[in-house]
Formats: sequence, structure tokens, C-alpha cells
Amino acid sequence: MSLKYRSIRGTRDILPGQSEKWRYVERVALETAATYGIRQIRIPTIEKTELFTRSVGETTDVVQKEMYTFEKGRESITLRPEGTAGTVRAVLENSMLSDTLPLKLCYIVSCFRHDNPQAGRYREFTQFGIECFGNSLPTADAEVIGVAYDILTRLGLSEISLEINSIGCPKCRPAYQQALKAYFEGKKDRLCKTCLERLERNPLRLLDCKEEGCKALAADAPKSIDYLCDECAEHFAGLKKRLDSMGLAYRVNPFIVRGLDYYTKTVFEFVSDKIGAQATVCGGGRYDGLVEELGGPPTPALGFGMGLDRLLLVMENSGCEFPPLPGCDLYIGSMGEDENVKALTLATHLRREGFTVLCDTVGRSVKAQMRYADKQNAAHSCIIGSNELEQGVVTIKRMSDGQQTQVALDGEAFSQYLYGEKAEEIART
RNA sequence: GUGGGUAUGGCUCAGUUGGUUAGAGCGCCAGAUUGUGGCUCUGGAGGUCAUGAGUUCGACUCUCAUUACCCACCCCA
Repeated sequence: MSLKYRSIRGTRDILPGQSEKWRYVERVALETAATYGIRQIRIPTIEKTELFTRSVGETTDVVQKEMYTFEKGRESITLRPEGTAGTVRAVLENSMLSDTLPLKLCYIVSCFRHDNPQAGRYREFTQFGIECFGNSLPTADAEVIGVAYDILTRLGLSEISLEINSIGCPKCRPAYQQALKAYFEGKKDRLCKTCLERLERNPLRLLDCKEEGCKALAADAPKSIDYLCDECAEHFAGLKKRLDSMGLAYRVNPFIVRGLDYYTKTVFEFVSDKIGAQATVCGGGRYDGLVEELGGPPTPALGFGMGLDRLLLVMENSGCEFPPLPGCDLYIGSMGEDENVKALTLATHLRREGFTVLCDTVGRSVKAQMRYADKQNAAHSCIIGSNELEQGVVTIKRMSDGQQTQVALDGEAFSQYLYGEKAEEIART
């Protein structure tokens, strides 16, 4: 089959059956955030390119090779590769930091990155994220991690592990980078090509290398947590204490280094072993310097991004339960023109009452109509023929057990009946 | 950008050392005394076997190229 048009590489359609799952996950995320007093912000999909180069970092892969950038008039515009930069911009533009702090926001955004698609990686993907501004204390870190943890738990995910690390602040990081560099300098001959290049620019990244040789070297490399300044060390200890008190299990993983330049102090990831190589479902951390970098007042801040596409994958691979699909309350079949019109009148009345009602629109035979009603999972069905029209009474059949009930051919009588059936069903469960 | 794998009806796949009308299950549509679903039975629609070359009397089956998808590196959610 060769179609003329197909979805762009790395993008995909979310079909009925799947879209309900998305809505469920989004609702849980939003509602969970709300329990922390976090409110939703909606921001544009496109921003000035410079916003991202500034915040994400000139040297990062995201900026260097993955952004969808285009020129329009004199402006260079980019499809957002993540949600933090735009949110910070919006916060500043709308003077939101002038209100009582901390400011806590969340969002659901589609993001765009031009890297090679594979399992759990798309060029257009959706992130749920939260950002918290104006709180430098570890309590804020614990709270943000808590939101992510709660969402995952509410969705029924238990086998996702939390890993945390601290990569220090501008005060203590230089010393650590020196130490790292010194360590790897002596072992240059055993490093892979990319690591050699990174040694000068961003030695932190060497810890992240997946090459066996580099991995072995990284294992014994200096750890950032051993080089933290007093403030950062205290902060990290404070965070751990609070995670303990919240009952969150975590593992300190000195090898998490995030690929975005703006992170300071706390970084964390929620990782699953169920979705292949792209295992990070949620990643985030503190970015105390970013607001100032983007022209705002010095403001401590932090947040996370949660990849909803991956989250759905994990849920499916872990056999998580999703809410049942809402069914059809009644199918009104008909034979003949007048009967079909009557069916439509009834359906209109019932829909306004909030019921889901289907009727024949294509002139099917009675048998086909019933088959259709069954396929649509109708809870009840009836057929209006000339007899019913004359006598003003219809037999409604409960599809689950075939039980039949006589009901007057009248909108009120129908809704009375359906209300009664719903009440009965609720009582049963 | 690099490596590996795959490409047959809407979906999941058969297709035997190349041999002429390309199959199955599911799904879809219709019928089984003409006003009633789920089960069963019967019938039907739907494929230029990803695309383009080549080898051959003959290619879905062999060769090459192209494209797409999948997985992995890289990076990250």
C-alpha cells in the first residue's frame, strides 16, 4: 500500500480508543497538580528562537541539532522543544512574580524535536510539566517530586523508580568540573570519540556515555555530590530528609546529568524498565539561574517534564487499568419514514437530557440495526414500526439480558425509563 | 548522522527448491420464512504482493537501488 500522504516522520495520530486514555491521564495529572495548589497555564507553541538558545543552552544537542526553526519576516521562530522556557517567558511577561510567591504552574504541551524516532521517542511528543518559582528551600524540591510521584501512583504505576542527584551550583560546579577533567585527562586513550570532544566543552556529559569503556571509567570518576559547596550539600540533605518523611523511595544516582544547561542543584528522573532504551518517563530539577538569565529578577525555581507518550507506553506495558469507555444508553431503531422522524425527535429530546442515543441514519434493515446497536454497545434498544406509532407504545429491550419493558412513545416516558435503569445499575455496583 | 531488522487485502500473518486463478483468521457488508443483537452457517466487497530497475520462457519468491516503518547508537520526555 503506498499512500499519497502519510503523517510526518515521528508524528502520529491518536485514534479513538487511545484518545480516551490520553484524556484520562491528562485529567489525573491536572487534578493531582491541583491538590498541590498548582494551576494550569497555556502558552504558545512557537517562540523566538533566541528564547530557547538562551535557556536550554547553546551547546546542547536540543538546540544544536533538534530544533524546528524557521524564518518568518525578520524573526527566527522555533517550535518549542520543551515547556520550561516558554513558561518562564510568560511568567515574566505577565508579571506573575509580583504576586505572592511561590508561584506554581502546570501545563500540557506538545513539543517538537528533530531527532531520530524510536521506541518511546517521537518528533512531536506531549509533556505534562510543572514549574515552581520563588522557593529556594528543599521543601519545594520535595513537593515537585511529590507531584510526579502522586501522578504515577494514581495512575497505578508502581514499578517506576525515582533517581536523584545534585549537580551543584555555579559556586561549586567549576571545582567539580576541574576534578572531572583532571580524572579523564589521564585516561584519554580509553575514551570514545564523542567523549573526547566533550571533555573540554562539557565534561559533565561524560558520565552519561553509554559506551562500555567510558562507562567503566565513569564508574570511578569523581562524583558531583562529593564536591558540593556547603549550601548545596545542605540543600541535598534537606531534600533527602523530606523525601524520607514523605515515604518516597529513591536512589541517589551520581550519573544523572541532565542534557539541558539550566539545571542547578537537584536533578531527578523517574525511570521505567518497561519501554526500551528511552526509559526516562519524567525528568526535571532545579534551575535557580534561569529566570535571571531570561531577564527577570533573580528567582529560584524548579520543575519537571513528564513525557505523556512514554507514560502511556509504560501503563500499557504494565497492564494498568483505564476507565471503561462510556457506552451508548439507547439505540432507537425505526422502519419507514415517519418512524425514522419520530426516532429522531425522541433522540433529540434524550440527548438534551444528557443521554447518549443513536438511531438509524442509513436506512438499514431491522436486523442490521440491531447488529449495529450491539456493536455500538447500546445498553438498550427499541424499534419503532407502524404498530408502535399507532398505539403510542414501544418495547424497550435491555441488551444485557434481553428483558423487555413497555414504554409510552414519548420523550418524557423514555427519559424516566432510562433514569430508572441508570439508578438500578448504580445500585447494583 | 551511524548500525541492524522489516515491507503481501482495514488488522495479524501464511505463501513450500522462482511456475501461471495470491490464501487464512479477524474486521467490514449482506443473507439464513420477509419486525429484533451477541453464537453458528452461507455469500460478497477489498491486494498492480512498498516503489523502480535487473536476472529469467516465467518473479510475491533471486540481485541491486530507492523509500517508508521498527529497533538501537546519540540525545532526551
